[in-house]
This record gives sequence, C-alpha cells and structure tokens, in this order.
Amino acid sequence: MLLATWNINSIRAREERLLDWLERRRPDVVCLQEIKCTSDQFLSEAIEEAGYRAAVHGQKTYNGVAILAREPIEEVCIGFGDGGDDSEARLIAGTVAGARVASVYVPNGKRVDHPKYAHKLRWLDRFERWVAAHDLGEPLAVCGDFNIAPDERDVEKPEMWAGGVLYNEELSARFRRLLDLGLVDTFRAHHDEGGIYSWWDYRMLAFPRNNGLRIDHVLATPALAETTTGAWVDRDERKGKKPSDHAPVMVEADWP
DNA sequence: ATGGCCAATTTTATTGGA
Repeated sequence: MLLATWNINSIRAREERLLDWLERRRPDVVCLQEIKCTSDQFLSEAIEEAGYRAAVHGQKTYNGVAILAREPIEEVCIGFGDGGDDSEARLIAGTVAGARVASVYVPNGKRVDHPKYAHKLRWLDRFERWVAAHDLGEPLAVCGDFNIAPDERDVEKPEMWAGGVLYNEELSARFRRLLDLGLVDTFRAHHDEGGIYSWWDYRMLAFPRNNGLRIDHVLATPALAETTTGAWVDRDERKGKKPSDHAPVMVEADWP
C-alpha cells in the first residue's frame, strides 16, 4: 500500500496538479490538508473518475482536510468527536483496508507571542488526548501537516527558524510525547539523515536554496510501522508551475 | 535545476498561511 500526506494549499487552485499526480503515482490512500473549501465545493467527481473515494471535512476559505482512497472509506469521523468545538476543520478519520487513517492539520500559530500560538498548544493537547484514546494495538496512521519540525535534522537553517512557531523546544517536546504514546515517525524509521524537507516558503527562493522544514509527518502504530518498506518526500511536486508550498510525504507498506 | 509569495474573499485591499 502506498500512503501519502499532502498539504495541497487549496484543492481548487491545485485540481490539475492533484489529478496528474494521482494518475502518475497511484497512491492507495491520500491525506490532504488545507483544501480551503466547503465539503460541497470539493471536486469529488473528478476524483471519482480518477478512481478514488473521498471523505471530506471542509469549511469556507480556511483549513479543511480530506482522505482519498482507492478502497472504500468506512466509519468516517469528522472532527475530534469529544463534544468540543469542531468549527475549524482540522481532523478527519476513516478506516481503509482495515487500518484507521487520520488526516490532521495542526494550527500554525502565527507567532509565539500571538494568541494563535496558545491555540496551537491547546489544540495539540486535545489531539494528544485523541490519540491516547485509541487502542494503539490496532493499526492507526496519523498523517498530516503537524506544523512541527521535530529536531535539528528537520530544519535547513536552525539559526533562522529556532524559537519560531514551527521549530522550538516546546514543540519538539509535544512531538516527542506523541511518539512516547507509541506512535512511530515512519520517515525517521527509514532515514537518519537531515536535509530532507516537506515545506519551503514561497518567498526568498526558499525551494531552490533548499531552505525547508520537515513539518509533514506520517505517524503509525508499531505493528503498522513495522510493515513499512520505505518513506520519502515527493520533492518533484514542489517544482514547476503553481505548486503547493508543501510536497507530498509518501510511505510504502506491506499492508494489508 | 527547482526560481524571486500565494489563495480566498471581504477583490483593486485584507487576512492568513508557514
């Protein structure tokens, strides 16, 4: 099974690119973030024609997450399901081929001294409780834009990014806590080296300079992670005309 | 090479992203 996560930065702006990519890479499951549209506006017809089902948690203008899969997506859950506020569309989960798959979009935080950063931390607390409520003996893949670069290998210019809303000690600790719950960073299970990133700013020639961060992740429960045979960033999708500022992160697994 | 912000909406500015 080929599993991908991609912050697509507007599905409507990226329709052609997404369809080309689906055709070329043929992923079995795709977690999308920042679709930036309502569920009604999601281009499910074109996606169906490409051979995919879609589960969508959209909202107007901002955020929005979805799961695409070549097999049926069952037991879809929109939001946290904890009775709290789900007006920000940042979490959707469904079961595909016997594995629970979640597409998550963690708040950016804007600036560490901004209320949005406090919101990011509260959101991560809530997300940690959501993960902890799962039986991690059952296969679960948590995929998405975490807006966290876990360690120095995940940042090209640490001196530029340290202490910001994507890379700081507090966030590294939050990420570690997710791993302490039992989830495995599937990319790190296959790569020790730094210098491989999933996001590059549109500005300042960041991509040609490889001034990037690895902030998009596929975390998996141990038994599921054990079946993975490789993980990589589909860097080509950051090239060319009208790219998203994120590239897809891909994981191949001998699953089911 | 991979290229000097981008997308949606409130649209000829503003807001949010990362």
